[in-house]
Amino acid sequence: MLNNVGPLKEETRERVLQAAAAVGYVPNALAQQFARRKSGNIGVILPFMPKVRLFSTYYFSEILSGIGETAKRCGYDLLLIFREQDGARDYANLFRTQKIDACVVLGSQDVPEERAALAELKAGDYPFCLVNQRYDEAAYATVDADHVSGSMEAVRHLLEQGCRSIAFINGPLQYSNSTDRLEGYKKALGKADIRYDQELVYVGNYSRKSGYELAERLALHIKSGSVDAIFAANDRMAIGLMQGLRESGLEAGKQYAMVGYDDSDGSSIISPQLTTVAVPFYEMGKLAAARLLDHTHTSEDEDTADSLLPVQLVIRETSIYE
Amino acid sequence: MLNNVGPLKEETRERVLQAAAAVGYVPNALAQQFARRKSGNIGVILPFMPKVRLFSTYYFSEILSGIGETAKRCGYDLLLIFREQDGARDYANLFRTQKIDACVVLGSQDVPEERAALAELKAGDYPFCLVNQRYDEAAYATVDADHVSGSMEAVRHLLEQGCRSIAFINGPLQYSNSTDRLEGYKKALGKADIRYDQELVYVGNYSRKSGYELAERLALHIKSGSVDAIFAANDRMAIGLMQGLRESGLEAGKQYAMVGYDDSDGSSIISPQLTTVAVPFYEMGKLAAARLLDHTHTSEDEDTADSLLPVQLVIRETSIYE
DNA sequence: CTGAAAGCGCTAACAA
DNA sequence: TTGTTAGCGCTTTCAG
Repeated sequence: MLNNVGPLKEETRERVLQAAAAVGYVPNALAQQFARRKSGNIGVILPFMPKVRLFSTYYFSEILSGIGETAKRCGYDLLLIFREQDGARDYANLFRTQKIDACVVLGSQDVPEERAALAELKAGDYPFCLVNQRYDEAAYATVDADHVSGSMEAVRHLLEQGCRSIAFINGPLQYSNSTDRLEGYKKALGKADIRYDQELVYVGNYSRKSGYELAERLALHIKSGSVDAIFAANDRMAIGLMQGLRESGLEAGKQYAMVGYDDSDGSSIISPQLTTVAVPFYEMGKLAAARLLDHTHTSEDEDTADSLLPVQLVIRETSIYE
Repeated sequence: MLNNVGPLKEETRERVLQAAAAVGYVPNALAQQFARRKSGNIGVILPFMPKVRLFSTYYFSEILSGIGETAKRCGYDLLLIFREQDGARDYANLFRTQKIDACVVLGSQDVPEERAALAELKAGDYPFCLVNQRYDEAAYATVDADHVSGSMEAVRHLLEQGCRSIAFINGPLQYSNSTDRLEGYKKALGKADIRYDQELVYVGNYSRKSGYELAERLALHIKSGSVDAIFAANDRMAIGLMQGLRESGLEAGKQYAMVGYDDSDGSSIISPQLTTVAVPFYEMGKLAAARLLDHTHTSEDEDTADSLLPVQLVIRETSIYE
């Protein structure tokens, strides 16, 4: 009755509204949700982050804010779901219990349990959207950034600086993120007619420490001339690596060139400032939520399509030889 | 019935449970919440953060994770409330509509509207807990860190390095955080029989930019010898300031000493590495939620008491003269 | 100790 | 168009 169902006399409506205000009436959200069979919540599934944070907190808070913005706009609340370590990924149950009406999954990985959990969501026809992870065969709604192009740009830039032996520090391959970057790396090399050399590819875990630990090996290669530039799959690894390399007397922008990825806060804090690839995390969060909640202009076929947002190379100091 | 109310035969219980599993029954959370008149949600009120983020995202994600941990332990879900800019701070309504059972307020400020909103919560006897902000007269449940001691330590350390004219870059005074730091600054000075000089106190807004913008003025003072050290109320301002000072040819650890606050990621990324004060954000989040949810060992008088967690000075390079 | 039944406060379908 | 009423799926109370 207090909802505007069906047109009713202006006067009546107003009187009711006034009366309600006078008595201090507020609708009970619990009862509403129950009667409507809708929680009004959009769930955000967060990856388990132990001491070593998989995602820079920059990434995390930007995406969350983006989701928050659309959620608010659409009258939804945001329910945070912290995934546990051992990872009982029973996403579907969140829907069965009606805790959430839709959800966006952050930091999902390409591992069997995750595939199963997502397939179950799909099978149950529960609305969900992935951010920053794609599964090639499966057509899930996804919002991602164009990391293939981003990596190509990064490597092309390095090539333009005259670098010829570009090492690539990637993250774990269960993230499509990582495979995308590898693809971009290869493509850029191919275009420049440079042979892809597996020996030049290293893999860390996106943490600063993992970058740091690679320094010793890389230092040798740089000094021997077998590496003249490094492309790191994220800023944290790039920064750790630069720190380690410095301990060997090697400076980015001098003995080697470096490009990172993410354009996180750290990249402009350090010196020399890190050349990196900016990713529109906030926009990605906004878009992911909109795909779920914004039923105003959802052409059906858009539902399972990828949204690939553009990234941008930000040239600073580490990739420019003095 | 499916809840374990009253002892019942083991056998019966088991049979029921099995039957339930067989049919694939899952309790409807909405109905439960409605019947119990409890949403099972703990709200987290987040400050509005425009482009210039008031809180380092480090702060943000740490506290949130802490809250998440206890929430999960106590079987609660976490509902995120993004405060709007103009700030309709109708916290009490979240309780009236039953969206949340309790809430923790982050980044609350000492301004009239906020005081009113909190007073209303208190009046309605709704359980809430502040993090990182105290109101002197009002006895609200609060979890904070001991910033008075932290600042004293920081300044004392600077004094021990032989510094005598210590500038202080503070944040806005509507945060008890800021006034605490000022108090610590003054106290440390007093103990060393150094006169408190208002001229040495600057105020930024906790952003890197605001630190950077202070550089020009500080550079003059450092060069003239009227300032030999700087204590900044957070790392971001310290880092911005160091960047600005560098442009004037001034290096921390050489021409001046610098101490920051927070021990954020940035502090160990930059070089020279920043001496700073570590704050247990994660623990604070955990504790705040526990105060609200953990009714196992809540002595009544504890409900409105402050919890002041210890902080720790982390000495790195910027405060040590070479 | 177990089973039946009365709500919880709203929405939605339906009758007037 | 408006008012009425039957649920929504659980909890809880109260007889049995």
